[in-house]
Amino acid sequence: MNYWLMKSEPNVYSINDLAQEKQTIWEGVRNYQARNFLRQMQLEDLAFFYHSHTKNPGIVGLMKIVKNNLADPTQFDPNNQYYDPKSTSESPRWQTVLVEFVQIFPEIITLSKLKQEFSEEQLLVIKKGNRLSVMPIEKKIAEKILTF
DNA sequence: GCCAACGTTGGC
DNA sequence: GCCAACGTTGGC
Repeated sequence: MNYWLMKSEPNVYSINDLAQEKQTIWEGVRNYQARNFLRQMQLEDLAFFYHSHTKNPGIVGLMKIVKNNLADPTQFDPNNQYYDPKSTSESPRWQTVLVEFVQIFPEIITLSKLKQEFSEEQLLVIKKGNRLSVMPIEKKIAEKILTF
């Protein structure tokens, strides 16, 4: 079982939206490094939900991968902002996962708290200038975060 | 809202 | 293949 961190801007899609919907397809990732991580995700993997580009960024909850290796449907929709005319249904360029809500943490684990607890090598998300929206988290680090 | 940092694009 | 120009991300 692997652990991941996935970013979303809460004014676009927040942990509360996921708590209501219960499941969502993680659409719109158009960065190859992030996509490669999405491709590696396995059923039952856990992912931390991170709120970015907001007043109080940090980890706000937990979700579970319930379907992996899905073609991102938005790549085929010409009216969608994530439409990719170079992608075909025979060989989709962008894969993603279906995630399921697990929990909202009682308190946000803020970026500044994460910076206090971990080094940049231990936790990529705290590295300045990091723009990756999907990244792996080492098991030991993830288990420590779960105790906060 | 600002702007540093980064990824992508495209001319050469 | 290099790299300047550009667009986007995301902390502050």
